[in-house]
Amino acid sequence: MLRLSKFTDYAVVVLTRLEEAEEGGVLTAPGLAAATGLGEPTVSKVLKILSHAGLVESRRGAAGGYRLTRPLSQMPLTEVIAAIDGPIALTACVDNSFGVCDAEATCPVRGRWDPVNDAIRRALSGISIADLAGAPPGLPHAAPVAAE
Amino acid sequence: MLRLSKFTDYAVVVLTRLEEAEEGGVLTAPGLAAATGLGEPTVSKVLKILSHAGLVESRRGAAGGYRLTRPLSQMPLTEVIAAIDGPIALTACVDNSFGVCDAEATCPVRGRWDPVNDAIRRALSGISIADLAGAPPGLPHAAPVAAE
DNA sequence: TGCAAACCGTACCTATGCGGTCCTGTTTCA
DNA sequence: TGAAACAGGACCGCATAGGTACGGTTTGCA
Repeated sequence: MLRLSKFTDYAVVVLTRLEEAEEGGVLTAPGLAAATGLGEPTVSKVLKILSHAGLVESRRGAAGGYRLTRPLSQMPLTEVIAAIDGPIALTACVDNSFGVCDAEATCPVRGRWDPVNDAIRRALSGISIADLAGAPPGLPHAAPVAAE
Repeated sequence: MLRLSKFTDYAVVVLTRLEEAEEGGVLTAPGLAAATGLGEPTVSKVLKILSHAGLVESRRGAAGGYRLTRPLSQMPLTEVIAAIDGPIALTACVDNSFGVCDAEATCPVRGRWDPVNDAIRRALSGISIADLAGAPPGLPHAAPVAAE
């Protein structure tokens, strides 16, 4: 079905919330869980991944929390997907894998998915989280990608 | 990881084989299995799906088999993906689904994945199976992935 | 007319991986 | 010193993909 994981969706939700409350302060994982309606452990897990990827900054301690490192408009969707779901590739055959495919010898499409993956990456590279989060209240950016 | 099912990969392999042997004749599922190195039941399953989707024609009986309905150059990848994996959509939230998301009320990205899906569809719409199958017979695509 | 080959449809089983939770540290502030 | 929050694992259950098997129907050929 060509789906990506729910966590990617969660990440977008969480990141959006983080930007909304970006007043120089931080938001806690429990706070974000309450705000988004997601489970606390789940939100925490997402934030950890995003923190590793450098998309959010964490601050430990009693007054700790999370903060965006970049505005969402400068955060490409590909980075979030790569952080959560791993490298963007449609098939396992793509990344240099040998021996995993039993039809290796006779398979006529080995490595042929590359242009497809490239096309996908190009299509996604132009989309930022801000495009997904929609306009900050007041800013209507009418159909940025819908055109064409 | 944004992957699509193995069956889509198999479908491309099988379709490619079908075009190679397209001499007005048909290829049987067992024959295709032997030619591709895949399991007979698996190949059979793929062919059934492709048959339902109208990508291949089946002929029953002793001299039966499968045949392409269109040259691969006129067979967009999106049709194969749609046939095997279902409609191209990254998340369940996209198609008008209500009640499936527990964070529905507070989720700020509901329906926002649409531009992403559109971008993916556009990126894939220009690719045909022939583009994946690559060279017409005679062109040795020796170890296309061996590099790296 | 009977047999064999091949497609058709469905149901079933197994394994992988996602989604979700929990627990034990470590850090920081009041 | 205690409480709050992040860090980083391990762990478990469930859904779904991937693969298999079986009974039935169609068709060509001896």
